[in-house]
Amino acid sequence: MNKNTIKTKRKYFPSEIEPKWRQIWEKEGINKFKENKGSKGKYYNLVELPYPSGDLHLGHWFSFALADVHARHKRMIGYDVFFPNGFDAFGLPAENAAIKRGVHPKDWTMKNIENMRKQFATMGTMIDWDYTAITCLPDYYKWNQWIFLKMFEKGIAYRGTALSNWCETDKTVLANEHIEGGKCWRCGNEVVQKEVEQWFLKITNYADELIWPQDPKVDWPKEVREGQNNWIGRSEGMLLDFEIVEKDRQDNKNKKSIKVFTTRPDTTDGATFMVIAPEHEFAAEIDLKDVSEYIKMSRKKTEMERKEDRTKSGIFTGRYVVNPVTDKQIPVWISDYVLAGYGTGAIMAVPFADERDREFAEKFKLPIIPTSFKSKPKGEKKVNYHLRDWSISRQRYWGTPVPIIHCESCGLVPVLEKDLPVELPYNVDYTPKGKPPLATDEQWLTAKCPKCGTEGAKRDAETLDTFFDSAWYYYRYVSPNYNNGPFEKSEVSKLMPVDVYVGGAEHTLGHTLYARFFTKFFKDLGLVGFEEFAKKRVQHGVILGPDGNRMSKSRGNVVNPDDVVKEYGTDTVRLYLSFMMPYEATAPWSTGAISGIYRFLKRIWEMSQNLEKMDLSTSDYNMMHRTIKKVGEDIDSFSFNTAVSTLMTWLNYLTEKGVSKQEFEVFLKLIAPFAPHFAEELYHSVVKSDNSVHLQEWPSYQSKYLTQEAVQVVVQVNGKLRDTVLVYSPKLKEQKLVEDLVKQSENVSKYLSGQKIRKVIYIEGKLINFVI
RNA sequence: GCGGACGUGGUGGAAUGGUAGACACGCAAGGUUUAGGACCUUGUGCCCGUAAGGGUGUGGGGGUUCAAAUCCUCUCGUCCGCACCA
Repeated sequence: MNKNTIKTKRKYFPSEIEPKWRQIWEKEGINKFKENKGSKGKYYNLVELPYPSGDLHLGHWFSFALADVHARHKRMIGYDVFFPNGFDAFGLPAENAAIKRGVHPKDWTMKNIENMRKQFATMGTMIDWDYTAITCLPDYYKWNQWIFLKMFEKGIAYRGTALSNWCETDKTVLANEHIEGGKCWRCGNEVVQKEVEQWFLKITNYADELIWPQDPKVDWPKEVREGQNNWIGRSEGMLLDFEIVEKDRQDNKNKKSIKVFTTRPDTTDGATFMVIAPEHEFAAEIDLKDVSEYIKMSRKKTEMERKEDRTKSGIFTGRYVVNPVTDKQIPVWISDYVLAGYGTGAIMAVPFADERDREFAEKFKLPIIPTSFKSKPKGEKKVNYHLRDWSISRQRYWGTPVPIIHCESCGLVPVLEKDLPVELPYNVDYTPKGKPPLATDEQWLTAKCPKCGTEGAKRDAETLDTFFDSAWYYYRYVSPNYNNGPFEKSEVSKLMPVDVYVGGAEHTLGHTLYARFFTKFFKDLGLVGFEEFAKKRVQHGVILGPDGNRMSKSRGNVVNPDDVVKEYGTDTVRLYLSFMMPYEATAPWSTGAISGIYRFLKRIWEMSQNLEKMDLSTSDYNMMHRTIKKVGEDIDSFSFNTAVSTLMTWLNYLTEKGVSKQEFEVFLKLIAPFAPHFAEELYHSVVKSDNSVHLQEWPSYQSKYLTQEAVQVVVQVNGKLRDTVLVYSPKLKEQKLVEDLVKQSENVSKYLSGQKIRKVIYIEGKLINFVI
């Protein structure tokens, strides 16, 4: 080869080929989902829908680009891959941006969606955007309201109260993360714990159904199943009555008792005192200054602070109850380590058997007496759950309006189905005003009662938790324009359940549990015919900033994928994300190793211009077929990093021995899911095909090429490696032959000479171990 | 506190009972006039040795096994979630 030919060679410039191919794919519609293309049926490839924060970040790339690798491989092996995407477009950030910058939440959100759609294009995925859902549009949230009303009708959605973080100034409930040092993040005033009336979903009705069986029919990670089961926290026990000893014993008519829930009724004889939560109704009856001060103090602590506080605090109420087993009077204490929201908010303390009770008894010098573990108190059997009903009320603007009208004479009246959606008004003052933003719009707020026709009834001014929106969006994807229900049943029965659901581990206890709950509710309505919405769940890790911390604007450690793409191209970034770490891992981003991937692509590019005419040897075929098998299996199991390293190993082999067109074509097909533009470009120039590489069949491997002619057998003496001996495969079946063969090795014989061999362990084709 | 996960070279990681460190980054030495992010060769856990080779080694202790990064047990450490962030 002379210098002239070198000069005419084309070099690899991602920026020249990537936009070109995306345009061609778009024009030819190769990523449009149409049924009955493949021979293996449908494959619903789902990724958690993104929040439109404004920019795609590396986390989105990690989710979507790698799920796309998986999807593309599925398509090549013959599935009709359904890969939609949408936006989880309601939520607080839009409202914050609006307050801070004076942009309307809707405008802010829709602009972000537009921008992110453009950024998504540069990722080179096969997402078909004809199937989508944007949760803040009336077309979508109409069905939120419809589902809510079905739940209301069935008693699943109800008004209740729960202890919540409450800001008295803004008249709003706050998330734990919106409390900074006990103060409201917006107004800076003190946050208190308060019983707040709000909408709930009775997810506890489904608690037993949501518990994962030992051996589930679907493939969800064990940590998710265990995590959810622990979260549901079913425990069987008893409700026991402890009679209150009245100060004035004459008043026996109104004898009252305090109920406790216990999982260990057999230890009741060891209960030497009772502890109730500061919010317990009995605590309010105590007219002691110290007690009311203690209650006031604990109202300032969040639930988390209470759980974390290791130095137990508490105060004696001055009152007693009767232990139903021993008949003895035991004192009643108040302490905030007892939570009002769990059980009955009161516990019988058995310091002999329970560590927390013991700490408390020791601190306050309360008696500790042994329990016989044989008590059989009278009481009602009761199953208690750690899982609480799901609070879905938000005193916010940017969400789905609750489709309920409060009528003075009829109470809570559902909006008629024909009047849905209850549209979110555009011009509303959403700055904090001490009432829900929607309540400031008198005209919107006032409505006619659908039941009695009274004018002047009020609409519910709260909006739904955005987790409500995201609990069922993947149903909407299958028929996004359907007008007669949340989704078209026939389409759902064709495409659901989801085949793989890719997302983050942070959704273990929230979103994925809610989605399962909705599916079970839909099943009860007769809308779907399956128990679980996703056959498989894959949870990926987090890419941290280069400094090892979570990426955040305030830390200034955000890596913008657009910049990396500009520098190296989409294909390099996709391959690097595949290669840098296992999909489940959490690790910092580092730019160092990315050049290795870029070099890898350049070497393949160079190789495409040096294809040789050659016959392939058996070991060439071994290498090729083993690579086909391993890469396919690894992509299927989301082990992208080892799939890429397998390709690198084959490339190293081919570089050394020279590459044929046949091998190279296979190589391109194997790398196509990772580097779609790159593979397409070379496929067209080398194979001279007009068809897309992405619509080609994935190469199949032949098992005859997976076994080699000769195998390295590891020889150990007493478990220590002494040599490896090459043995021809036909001989491997005969242990005696292998034994004799390896004994000839000098390295082995020097350890065996003069020794008595007590035992020989032979693992066919792998290892032989002499025990002496 | 409760629940879950994890701990392997200078770095990311591979190996799920059978050759620890694949693959890659980095580093070192050598080669090569080397502009489209250069490339090629060799080496690279640690210790002894010119080498052959030997010893040692997967947070730490103990155990099971012919054989342990992998299984069991104790211990130390790190990370994540805990209900209104999405």
